[in-house]
Amino acid sequence: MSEDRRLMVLRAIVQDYVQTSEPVGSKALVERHHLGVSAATVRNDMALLEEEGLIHAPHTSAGRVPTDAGYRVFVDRLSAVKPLGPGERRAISQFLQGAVDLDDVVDRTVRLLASLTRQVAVVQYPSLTRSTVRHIELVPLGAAHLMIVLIVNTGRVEQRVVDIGRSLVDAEGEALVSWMRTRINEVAAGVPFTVAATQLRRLVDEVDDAERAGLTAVVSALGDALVEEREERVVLAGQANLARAGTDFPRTIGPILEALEEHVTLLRLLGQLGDDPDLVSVRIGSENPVTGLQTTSLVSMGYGSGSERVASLGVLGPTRMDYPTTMASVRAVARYVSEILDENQAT
Amino acid sequence: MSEDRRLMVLRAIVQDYVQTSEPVGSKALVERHHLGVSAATVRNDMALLEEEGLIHAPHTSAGRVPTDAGYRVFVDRLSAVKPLGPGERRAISQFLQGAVDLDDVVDRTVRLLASLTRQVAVVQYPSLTRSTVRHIELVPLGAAHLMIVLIVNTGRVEQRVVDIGRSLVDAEGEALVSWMRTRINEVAAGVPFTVAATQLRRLVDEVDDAERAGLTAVVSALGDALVEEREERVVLAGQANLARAGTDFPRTIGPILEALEEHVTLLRLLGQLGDDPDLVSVRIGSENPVTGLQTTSLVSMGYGSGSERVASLGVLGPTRMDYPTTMASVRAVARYVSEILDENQAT
DNA sequence: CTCTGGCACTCTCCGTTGACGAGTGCCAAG
DNA sequence: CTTGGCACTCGTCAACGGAGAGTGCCAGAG
Repeated sequence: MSEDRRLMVLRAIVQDYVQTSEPVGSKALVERHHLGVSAATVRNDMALLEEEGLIHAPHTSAGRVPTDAGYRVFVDRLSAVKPLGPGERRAISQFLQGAVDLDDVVDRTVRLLASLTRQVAVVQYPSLTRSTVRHIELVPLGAAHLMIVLIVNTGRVEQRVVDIGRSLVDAEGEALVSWMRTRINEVAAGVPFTVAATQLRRLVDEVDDAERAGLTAVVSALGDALVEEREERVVLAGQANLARAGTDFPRTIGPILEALEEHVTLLRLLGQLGDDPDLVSVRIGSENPVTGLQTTSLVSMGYGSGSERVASLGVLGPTRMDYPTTMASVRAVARYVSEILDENQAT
Repeated sequence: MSEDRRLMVLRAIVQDYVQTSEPVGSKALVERHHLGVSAATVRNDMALLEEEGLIHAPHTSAGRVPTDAGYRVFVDRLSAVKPLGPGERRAISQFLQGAVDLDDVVDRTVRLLASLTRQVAVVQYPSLTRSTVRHIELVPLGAAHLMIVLIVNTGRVEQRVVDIGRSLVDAEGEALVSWMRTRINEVAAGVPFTVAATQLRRLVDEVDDAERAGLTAVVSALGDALVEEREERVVLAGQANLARAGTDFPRTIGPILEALEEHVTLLRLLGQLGDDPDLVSVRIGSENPVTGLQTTSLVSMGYGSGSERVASLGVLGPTRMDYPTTMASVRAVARYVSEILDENQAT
């Protein structure tokens, strides 16, 4: 008995089950796929596949359903990422063009992914730590407050207000602000964020006491922006799609929604990609370490300007999902977003 | 038969039903509340309440359930907003303190509301159109691009990148930027947004051709920030709470989740508050014009610095909700957020 | 050794039935 | 206007049984 045919059977089971969402039996299989063997033979293969843990029968007398391991084999060995049609590609690029800023890019991306895959879309904001400082602007507000605007090469902008503790409206104050602006950008602009952070800390040590207080406040605020967990952000869309695929989830979708609200764990999950940054990563059901997401699969991929992977995006859906198509969509969107970041980078 | 008692009966029905989530019968009612009359009398009152359309019996032989109209009477005439305990008040203020910027305030607020009420929380960003310009900063990026950073009195910050079409790195370019920065802030800083927009447009007309091109680009970008629907934003949290209250929703929670993803309609809904901006507004079930939200109630309230109502926040839950407590939470949070905006305003 | 047809067996699914109980509506009396 | 009583209506639940789908296994054929 050839192992090849057994895998064909597995593939057929996955395909049928994804399409019909009902356990697939030996008879239905031979009818729908021309396997060239009889139902009895398929039954023997199925028994073996079950021994290997790739499929599973809900009850004694129901058809078979792929296990997480079965999907894994399907994804790794039995399927190819289905290329998108030209119409879809055009739709993607059109939808993403015309975004006015990074927030808008992220927002459009997540909606696009959700509607494209009809699943829950997850997009991570470009990480600050993996980015380069483009410019730091200081804007005096009121008497003693200073707004720090941090502009990063990915287009992301963060701002903080700090209390400088001395007047900034007099001539001396204005001079201080302008001096700080110049010095800070001298050491930080165009430099990777982590490097900029150390450079800035060194800068504080070098300056005179007169200027040190204000500069310290500014530098520590910039440091805070990184340390906080807020630095990393995710945006979701398409939660309603979970309800649509209701029968796929054993109890309710409650635990899944709860897990999705834990952005911190979600970010950790997105961070753990496969080795090759240019490949779509798939995490299936129980492979997923997060409680509540063990009946779901996460299809994700990194994106970023140039070869640098600054963040990830992906979709989350039931393990019973059309992996080839979903992977294609995720990959296409990730590439387009990277392109757009590249363009913005260039400006 | 006194109308008073009939309303007592209605109140008792609402309270019991909210607590047990099961239709309440005449016998259970006289046991749990000391109404001083017999079950038969209550039954007569119930029959009348049903005629008035305030309660409804799912089947011939089940207890009664309040209708949307019944809840309306309960909210308007039979209940008082339950004041929060000091512990809760402290928890709210502590949770909201320590927010580093407006994004953080909004983010914390929506999470707080969701966990406080165990329902879906909705928070609208302070509207730009109803705000005052605090400062507009221009930051040259690369050769010919200019980043416009718009800082508003509520703490909201928006940025756009525009292509100026001429070099900004030479001396002349730098002079232009600094000239524009000065002029723009002269007319726009400290002024309500709508006024600022017209002032800026007038400014464009006054200047020489040499400077007009750049200024036009900047002003139109600022105008865009307002016109776009993106100007209005909402943030949600606690969708998982919908699943928890599963039995309250006839079919699934799918349609509700879908409606929640339509931010535009949500915003419209939040915009239609009651007359008095200092009162909690309640929209119950079918009073709600949005498809998909007609099995839910929205409890909302405006907030903003000073007496100005710059945006709304609220929670959305099943019509079978503890209105007094929910209204108290929404009101308390709205007030605290307003306070915080006031403080930021002062800086 | 592999494939195939046949057959008994095991489950789930679904509609039926009947007892039970909760709750009502109505009536006549207080 | 209120109250106790009583017949009646339905929904819920468990038990039942037939139908259908699908399996495992076996014996025979390539």
